[in-house]
Amino acid sequence: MARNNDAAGKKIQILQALDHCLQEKSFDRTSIKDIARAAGVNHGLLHYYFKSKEDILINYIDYVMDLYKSMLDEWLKSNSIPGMDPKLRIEAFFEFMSERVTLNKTLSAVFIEIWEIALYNPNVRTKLQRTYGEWIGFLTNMLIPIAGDPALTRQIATAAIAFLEGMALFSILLDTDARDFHETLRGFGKNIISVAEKPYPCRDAL
Amino acid sequence: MARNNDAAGKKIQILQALDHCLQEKSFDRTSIKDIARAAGVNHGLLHYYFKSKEDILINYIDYVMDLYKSMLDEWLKSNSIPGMDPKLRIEAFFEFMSERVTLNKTLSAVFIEIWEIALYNPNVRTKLQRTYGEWIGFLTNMLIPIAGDPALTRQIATAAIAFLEGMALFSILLDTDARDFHETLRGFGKNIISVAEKPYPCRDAL
Amino acid sequence: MARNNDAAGKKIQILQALDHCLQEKSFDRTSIKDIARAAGVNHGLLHYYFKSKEDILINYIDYVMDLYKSMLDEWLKSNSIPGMDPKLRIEAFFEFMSERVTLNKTLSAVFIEIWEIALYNPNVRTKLQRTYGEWIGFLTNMLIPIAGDPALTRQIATAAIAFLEGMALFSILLDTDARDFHETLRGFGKNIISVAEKPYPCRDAL
Amino acid sequence: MARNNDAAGKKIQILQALDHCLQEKSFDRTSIKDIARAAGVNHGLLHYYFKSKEDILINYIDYVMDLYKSMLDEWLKSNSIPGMDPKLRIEAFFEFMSERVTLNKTLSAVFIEIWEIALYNPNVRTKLQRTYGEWIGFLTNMLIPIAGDPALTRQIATAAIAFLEGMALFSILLDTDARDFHETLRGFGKNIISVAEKPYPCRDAL
DNA sequence: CATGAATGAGTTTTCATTCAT
DNA sequence: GATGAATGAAAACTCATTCAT
Repeated sequence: MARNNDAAGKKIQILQALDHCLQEKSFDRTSIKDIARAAGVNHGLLHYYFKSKEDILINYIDYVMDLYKSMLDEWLKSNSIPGMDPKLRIEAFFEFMSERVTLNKTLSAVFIEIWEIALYNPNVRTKLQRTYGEWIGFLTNMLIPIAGDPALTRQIATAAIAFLEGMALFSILLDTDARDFHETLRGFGKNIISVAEKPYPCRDAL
Repeated sequence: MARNNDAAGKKIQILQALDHCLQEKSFDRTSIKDIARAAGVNHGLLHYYFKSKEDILINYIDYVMDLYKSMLDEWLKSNSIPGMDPKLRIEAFFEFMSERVTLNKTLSAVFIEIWEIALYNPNVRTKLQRTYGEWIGFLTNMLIPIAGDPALTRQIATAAIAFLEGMALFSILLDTDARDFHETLRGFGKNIISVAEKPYPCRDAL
Repeated sequence: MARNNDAAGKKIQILQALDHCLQEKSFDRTSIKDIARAAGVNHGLLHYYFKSKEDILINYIDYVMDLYKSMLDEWLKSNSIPGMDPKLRIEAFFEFMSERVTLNKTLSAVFIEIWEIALYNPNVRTKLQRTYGEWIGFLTNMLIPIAGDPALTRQIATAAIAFLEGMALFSILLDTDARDFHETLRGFGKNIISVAEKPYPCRDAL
Repeated sequence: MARNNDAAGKKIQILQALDHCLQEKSFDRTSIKDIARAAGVNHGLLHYYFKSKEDILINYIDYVMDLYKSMLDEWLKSNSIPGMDPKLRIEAFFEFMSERVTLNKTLSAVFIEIWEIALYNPNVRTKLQRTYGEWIGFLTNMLIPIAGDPALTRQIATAAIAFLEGMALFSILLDTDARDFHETLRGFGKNIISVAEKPYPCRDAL
């Protein structure tokens, strides 16, 4: 039998196996043997590569967060045209978010699972905080030239990401037509700019 | 503590015990004995009142959904003044939502747990769909006089509830100052009206 | 099926099952299921009565130590004739020790096992220290009227108990004729008195 | 550290590694990987040099017994002065035993472990019997010129070695001052001679 | 109704052993 | 001779569920 000498590759193979399992069962209801079966390896091997089931989870979450993060990087690379209109850039960002992240059902399902885990696991919660912090920070930076006030802009950015996560949730749990979600999200991309541009009347209203 | 002699009372006592347990551990990691201990009853009794642990969960989710629903009813009762300005009414509604629902941490934590369960349990998902459907429908009805187009209005209402759920999630998972969330949500209540009022330019933009 | 409502009795039943198992295998090689089988109960039940395998061991060792201790008490009861010649009393004590303790093969085998456990388990070591302390103290008290010096007497008593334990060990491990051990031990009982009586020449010799 | 290229050297390296491990954990709780780590070799290699974990144990016990035996030889070499007073020679022997064997804590701990293993493993028991037989035989031979009766002398020698093993046990398990053990053992060396010299009154007493 | 003893399936984890490289 | 990936048996432990009392 062929022996593996690519430890990193095997680890990813196992993490992807967990990813597949999570499409069917929660992490708690997924057994080590389930993951091993999905990975096509012996269950004892999982304890060779990872020190516990919890350790697999932690590595998996890092793996997913890195994926999530690399999506941001990917978008950044393809949108670093200098001198681009900030508004168009923000619009493009939301377009990307909708298509690749929020409405990515596989990813969204995994995130719902991770939210629940984070509820009771402080380490996981910290990981989520860092990830969301990056997205919020990134969006804040894009909005500041338009909006002005940094604190308020950060609030708007937080609200925008919260909205996207809420939409991700609903796109999984509700059986609304997927096109409706697309449409809503596209409309939202335009709107967020006008909200950011003239927050003053709103602000007066507060 | 007063002991309930009636079965219904005892059942609720058990469901509330689960509610307490869920503030500490996930449902899967909460054992029948944990729930029994929290309820102050013998664990064997849980199988007298419920046919399985799963059955307790289902009843619990109904209990929480009813609670959620009764919040809507409660608000309706205290806001059914005829001839009230629809805009003020909507604003009042969001005020209520923010304070009593979205930023109710205990409730929000439970909802995150339920979302995760719904991910893998169709029955629970159906329950969630019904509940969210009610909220969306209710908000849609309030917005229609202002917005006009029913389909678009429903989209806006869906987005609004999604946003609230996203904020509930963030209020639990992020360690942002709670006042920021309050402020954001208050600002949002004003904003949603203006969004609904002139959706046409947005629509044109789409 | 008859349900048990004598928890203490059931616990002892399990501890005795372990005792039987230890005649065949070491504690580490005795599984929870082995003990359960020997006790004629379901293996899950062992975790109902004891919180872990370690906990069974600790309770077992207490059980054995109590047994060992009750042997001392038993002898005390039948030998508390007032005004008895101290020398005869000491002789009688060693007679009892030889017959009932040192040459009790079942008990000695268990003690060898406990010695080994104590090697790596501080709790168990403390238990052994207490038990041996009692025997040494008891013997010291009997010897003091004869020997005089308390510190030296305690040394003699310690040496005497050490010797008995060494003999217990050899009676298990060597295949010497059992009668030889009896004879040696009987001779020893006489001798210890003369050793204690005139320790002074010995002492001078040191 | 110098690497041995010869198989015999490597084997000893592994056996010594086990020796180190046994200062911390019992044999059963010491894993092949623990031993390999302590030996600084790959765990797979242990199965090249030994056919099983059990085989390592057997070889280890031989190794320890040889060590124990070589102590006797070492003493013999340095005490084979012809015409030496037998009594002084016996005294010297006990002095050696106390210092190098009985109160050698590392060795004693290993012996307690081996006793326990011998309890359930006939092969190991046989090895112990041979080793103790040698010591008893050796001491018997030294005592015969003084004591006379061979059978009785062997009993005395057996008792003396049993006592030393009991003291070894107590020096490990009890927390008595080490100096007390030294003193007791030194006193014992003198005493054994007088016991052997005039066993007749004792004998009469039997 | 209430209790808690009893059951047995299922889970994570450890580990000696094998063997391709 | 080494290495370390891979295997599979066996272990301790958990727990929902049942049921005699």
